[in-house]
Amino acid sequence: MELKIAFFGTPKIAANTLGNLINSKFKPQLVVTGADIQSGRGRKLASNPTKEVAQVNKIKTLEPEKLDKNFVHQLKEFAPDVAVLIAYGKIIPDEVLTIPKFGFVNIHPSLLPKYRGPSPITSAILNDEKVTGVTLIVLDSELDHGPIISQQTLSIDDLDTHESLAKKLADLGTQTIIKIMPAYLNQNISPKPQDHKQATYTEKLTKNSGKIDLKNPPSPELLDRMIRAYYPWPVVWTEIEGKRFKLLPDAKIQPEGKKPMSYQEFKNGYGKYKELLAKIIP
RNA sequence: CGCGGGGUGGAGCAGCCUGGUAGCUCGUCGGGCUCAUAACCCGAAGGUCGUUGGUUCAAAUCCAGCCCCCGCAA
Repeated sequence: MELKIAFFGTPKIAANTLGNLINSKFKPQLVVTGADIQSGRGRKLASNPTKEVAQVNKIKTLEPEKLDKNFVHQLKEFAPDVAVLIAYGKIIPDEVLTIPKFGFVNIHPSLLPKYRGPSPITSAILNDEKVTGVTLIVLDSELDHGPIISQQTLSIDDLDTHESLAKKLADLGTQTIIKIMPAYLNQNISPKPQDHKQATYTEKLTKNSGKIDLKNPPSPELLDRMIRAYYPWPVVWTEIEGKRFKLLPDAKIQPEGKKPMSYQEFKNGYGKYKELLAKIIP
């Protein structure tokens, strides 16, 4: 009997995972993802990354705005054995959680119970962690709270950005899930409850998370971590005379309306800002 | 019809408003200084000013169209 898998995810990191799953023996037959959004310059309608991967591979997609009765009905009709969820973006109500026979398996990019919540990767880099990892849990009704199926560690490189680390963790997460799934489905693994006393929580990032006050700049060490942790979003930025300047990894700076350039190139052309930015760019 | 910035020697910029000799910082090449150098000094090469048309005695500069790059917002 074929295993029926539903995949829940939306952004690029989820799309990568979906792509990897498709190439494994755990190819989902149903993808649940966020709706299309108007995006980009000129308001073009773009489908989200996960949806694109699903469509290319001719997998049925659902894009519910709310996980309401109607969605419950649709999911019950599909009758998944198990659901895999990564960065879906919506809270899954209990009514939905109980539909798959083996529940929702969630890939969380931290060593739970540390760094629960929406920004685990960013927080790990900011806190100068040397090691992080992925944790597979079975979703329960509390945030990142369910019992642990499997956990794998990964060391953080001095040059890792959120982008690069997320990619590594996503790959590791997918490998782990592919490896562990058979044992999990055979109930050879009994998920272990987290040590909730050790739990830490991360905040949702906003655009202002990466804003820097030039009068009171962070130390060079912290700045470096911020630049890596907040890349590619919301990035570290500051404002001078109403114009934004982004600080990017690899010693790059991007004035508003311009392409990223090296610090040296910036100094060559933007001499008048050199003084102001002297504290944050070498 | 979402808002906005930009395209000037190889790189990053100024010049445009108020048309009239192509500027700055860096790089490149040659020479010098030096034990030596990414430092310093002297010199040189390199640009149909995104593109098409218009206005003008004269357009990087003013006007119109087109192409390309980017920021915000979502």
